[in-house]
Amino acid sequence: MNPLDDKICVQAIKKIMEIFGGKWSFQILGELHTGAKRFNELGRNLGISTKSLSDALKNLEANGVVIRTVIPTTPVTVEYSITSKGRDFERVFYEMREWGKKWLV
Amino acid sequence: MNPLDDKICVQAIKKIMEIFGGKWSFQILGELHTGAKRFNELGRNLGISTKSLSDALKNLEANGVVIRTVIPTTPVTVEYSITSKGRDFERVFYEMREWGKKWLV
DNA sequence: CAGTATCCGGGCGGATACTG
DNA sequence: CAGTATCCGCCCGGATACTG
Repeated sequence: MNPLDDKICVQAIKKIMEIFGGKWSFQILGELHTGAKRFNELGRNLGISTKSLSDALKNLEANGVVIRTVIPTTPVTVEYSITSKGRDFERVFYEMREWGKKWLV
Repeated sequence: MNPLDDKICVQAIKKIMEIFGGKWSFQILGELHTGAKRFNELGRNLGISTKSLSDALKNLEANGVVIRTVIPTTPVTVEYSITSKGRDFERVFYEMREWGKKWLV
């Protein structure tokens, strides 16, 4: 890697932290990686308050990594899933998993 | 990826967030990736308060991803650098950079 | 230079109650 | 079910001053 790449790397990390830096963002993406999930389903799996979940999902949606789909049942169902932009980020998760397998207990 | 791998992945993400979840941890690693740096050097580059930097470095050191080396000059010099555990994490940074190049502006 | 000590304010995130 | 609306405590992180 040359110095220019290093700069790009640091900048990318910074921006990525702005997008995913919240306490739950990474874990939400991790959940959605296994498939679309509904609001309360995510809440249950993660043990997160509705407020925090709502805030985090809005942020992720605004950054184009998650998409919200309303299914007109009664009562209404809402599914959250990963966009292609978000799915591309799974390469990062993959490396995290490999690192975890090697270094975390 | 099978469901077991998914579980490992989510757990790894969770633990990684515990280690690197702080506001500055990733950026500090990003800085150290370019080579060992001194305390105030990091502070200047990142625009971070001494307290936050001190806290973050202690945490990273406790988790074995950063090492602190005292050089007995006068006044004393302290260098922070990445351990092999931390260096392995650069594969994650590499993927972050690639993602950034593709999706960020 | 490399921190520690102290104070301080804002905001994040949880708990709870409520709505369509 | 899928949120919104409040309220609130806590802790993170910045600013500043000080030490060896």
